[in-house]
Amino acid sequence: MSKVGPLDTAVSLDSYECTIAVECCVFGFQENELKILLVKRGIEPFKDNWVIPGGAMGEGKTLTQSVLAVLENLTGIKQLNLEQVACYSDVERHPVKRVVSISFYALVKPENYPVIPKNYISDIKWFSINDLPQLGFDHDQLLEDALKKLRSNLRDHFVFGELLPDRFTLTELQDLYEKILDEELDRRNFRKKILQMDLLIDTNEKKAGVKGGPTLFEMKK
Amino acid sequence: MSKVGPLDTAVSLDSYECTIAVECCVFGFQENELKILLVKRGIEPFKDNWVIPGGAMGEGKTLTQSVLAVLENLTGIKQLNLEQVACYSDVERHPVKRVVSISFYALVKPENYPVIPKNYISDIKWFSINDLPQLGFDHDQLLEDALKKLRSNLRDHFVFGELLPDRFTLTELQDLYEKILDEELDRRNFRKKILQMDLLIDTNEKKAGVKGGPTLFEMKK
DNA sequence: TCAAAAGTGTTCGGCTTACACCCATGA
DNA sequence: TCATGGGTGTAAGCCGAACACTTTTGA
Repeated sequence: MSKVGPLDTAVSLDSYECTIAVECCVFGFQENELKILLVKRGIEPFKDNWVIPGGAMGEGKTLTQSVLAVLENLTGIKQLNLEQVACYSDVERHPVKRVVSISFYALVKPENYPVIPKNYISDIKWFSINDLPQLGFDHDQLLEDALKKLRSNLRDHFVFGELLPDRFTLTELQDLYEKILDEELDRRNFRKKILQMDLLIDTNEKKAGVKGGPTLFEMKK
Repeated sequence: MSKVGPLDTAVSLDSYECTIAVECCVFGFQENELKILLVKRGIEPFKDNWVIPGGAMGEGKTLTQSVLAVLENLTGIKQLNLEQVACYSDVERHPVKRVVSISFYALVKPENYPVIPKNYISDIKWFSINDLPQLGFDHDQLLEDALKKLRSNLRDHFVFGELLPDRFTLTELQDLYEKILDEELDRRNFRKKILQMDLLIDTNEKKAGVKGGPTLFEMKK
């Protein structure tokens, strides 16, 4: 099928070139819901479909830098934690041309909201993870894989303060975990586990406006 | 730096194109050692350096199909388990042109040996994981990441019969685990754990020529 | 018959799970 | 003052780690 045998190209790499795209599932936590930032396409193909934000890899940029550029454009966020999820290379995944996508996910704090739709994007919106539209391209799959990776990372490492304000209560953190993992956690066991990880600092202040007067914590360092 | 803003290209994808390569760390288990298959480059750049086998993504092929084509060429193996490891996109990682690599690893049974070096490869050889040459390009990094992923998968899923002959003893399996993880395991605990996973079948036959008369097992299904 | 490897069970400690009451605060 | 949510400890079960002797076989 390919014109040049793989072993030739293993070394000379003079085969055909191909567009590389990056896509990034941006997760946020608002109104006690896990949300994801989606954009609506203003042009064909998949005009008026919601998709995961992304763009082509820039000529002088690494994949990570390309994702950061996309997100800075969309949300003004300049620095965030990116995690590579997977590559997608089906020949027919883009109806017009061959595109290989590398997907990432990012976690953002709710303080940083996305701004106005620009360029070929007609709308941009946070969607609850429980109430998603059908996505264009193979983005349903990308989202599913990103969510799976997020959950797996959550179980391994624990503590995902990136999704919360700088100071938060343990109940807020637990709510976040429950929404991401989609299961209920025991309050006492959760607090024990989180605190014995020794990654949070007790600020000795209480959150006002909430019954019970919960303590505010922040991430170490 | 890039000519087109990421948001434009998010949709139109009319930016510059780039070569995509696949690289595959092929792990084998021989002479009670974890080994990896390396090839020596016959041309510049990195002429006479050992590298991880790979090649360009084929025009009509997915990444996985491209890896399989590379490996079939090298070893005659047609079917095997591939695992995506990561993408590498540093702008300078290939001295001549921009190349983005997607790395994989594969596990092969020792029955299937690689054949003759072809095309621009001047040599091909199994190396013990404990006695590796310095690799060309950024392949030291690729190998390190692949090994890390292999170990992590081993701890999660357990049972990696792909690296052994169809029928094997529990001691052989344990040796494999110890070599991959680079740590010693308790024989009784290992056997308990493996057997209670209920993935192996007792063939009721014993391996000849070994003291103690160990039982041969095979993978279920 | 002897040396080498296979095969087997039990105990202990730590981690996870389940579970209920009192306290602080806002309304 | 009352309703809501915050904060806390203990017991039981499960899993992983440590550990030694007997059986089988090849030499």
